[in-house]
Amino acid sequence: MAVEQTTRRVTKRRVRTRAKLLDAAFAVFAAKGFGRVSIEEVCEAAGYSRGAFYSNFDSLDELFFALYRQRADLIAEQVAGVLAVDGPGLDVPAAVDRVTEVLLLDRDWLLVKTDFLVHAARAPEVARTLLEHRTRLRQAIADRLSRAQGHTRLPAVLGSVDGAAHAVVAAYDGVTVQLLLDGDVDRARGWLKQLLTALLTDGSDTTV
Amino acid sequence: MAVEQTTRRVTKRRVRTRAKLLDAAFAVFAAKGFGRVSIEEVCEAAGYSRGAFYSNFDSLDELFFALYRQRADLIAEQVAGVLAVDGPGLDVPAAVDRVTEVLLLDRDWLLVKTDFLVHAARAPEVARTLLEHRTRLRQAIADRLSRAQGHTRLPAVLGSVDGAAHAVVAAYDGVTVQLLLDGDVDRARGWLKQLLTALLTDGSDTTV
DNA sequence: CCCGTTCGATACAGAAATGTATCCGATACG
DNA sequence: CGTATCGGATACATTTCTGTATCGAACGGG
Repeated sequence: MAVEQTTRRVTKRRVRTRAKLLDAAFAVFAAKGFGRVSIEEVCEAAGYSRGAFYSNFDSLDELFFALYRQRADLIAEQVAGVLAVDGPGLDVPAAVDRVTEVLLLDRDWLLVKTDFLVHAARAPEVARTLLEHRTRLRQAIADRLSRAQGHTRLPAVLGSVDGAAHAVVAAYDGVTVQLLLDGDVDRARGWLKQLLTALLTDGSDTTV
Repeated sequence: MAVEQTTRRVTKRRVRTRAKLLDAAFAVFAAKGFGRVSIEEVCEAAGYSRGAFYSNFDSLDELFFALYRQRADLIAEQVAGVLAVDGPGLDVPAAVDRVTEVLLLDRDWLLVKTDFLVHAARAPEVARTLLEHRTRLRQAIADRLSRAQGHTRLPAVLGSVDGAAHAVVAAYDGVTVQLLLDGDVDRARGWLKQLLTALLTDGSDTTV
């Protein structure tokens, strides 16, 4: 962390600049990619000097990490919220629709998220954090699916409910890749729905 | 291209250094990530000076592109070969096993490939090339699947054979992400097999 | 074996990015 | 409202990277 100290008078101004730096970083990272962005560029986009940056962060890596946490937590909340709307019974197609909407909302986020993935893939420490995030996401999905057992039968091939949750995440990641390349959000949503439906139903109770 | 000229006497030495530069680049990119590698580093790893580099490439981007083409073509050939071994009938689980083996062979390649993906995602020109590659891959899979029709029934949810091919690629990409994070190749293979089986069979003719 | 061509090494100049040290205006608190 | 602390700007030193120009050695055709 920047400026280690036991007690610190944190000003309103400080949190504001920090937030602005994070926002600017998101935009710049999305546009050029983490690997091609300099500290200077982020500061310029945010309207601050490099002094402000070094006062808030120790390195671009640290900022990137903070940025990821912020946004990922946001998405996670949204997903949890969307999955919680209906009762104990689960209408699979409907839930799939809503989740798909949230997950494939913003291409810029997917770009930054993927940048972070390749970054984490080479930094075990960072990878652990990201894996935990994914585990939490899978948990939420698994919980939802298990509450729906009895209403909708899952295909046996996937094994447990947990296997199904894994499959959902994999489908999401897979569709993300295609979306990153062709930029067609609507098509990506359609495919993701199709995939999830194929994975989460045993073919007898499907309406597509 | 470096050194534009109509006719050019290409020396053995030249192709050798070019190849060595590409190999070194692969290793360095895999280790540190495209965004964090300098021309100097590649040259050092290859045992050449920067003079050699500029004589063969105009930029790191160009080298990266060449590197990707080289390796991607290699993998594509391997996949095609593996899919061609058996006759017109297709034993889905067996084919899935063999393809899985080839696709998830080398984590380093997945790292570089993903780097290339994020690079392409921001360069439409490059993205087009990558999309063509993927289309060819899907074609190969779709061909194979359609030849197997009648032996193995595909789930209706995926729509056409082409839909199924899309699903296969998505599953591959999805599992890749998880593998990049946890580094467990064997587990990734297992999951990919499971996923592909779930996607490519309608649940009645499965043995898992 | 010889000579023109090509290849890659070396040296250099310029640009870009980083990190630090210092200073002044802003801010919170009594 | 005064004052001690905080936050960010500015200036600077340093490193790192890039690109080019030049030169000697390796190569291959004749």
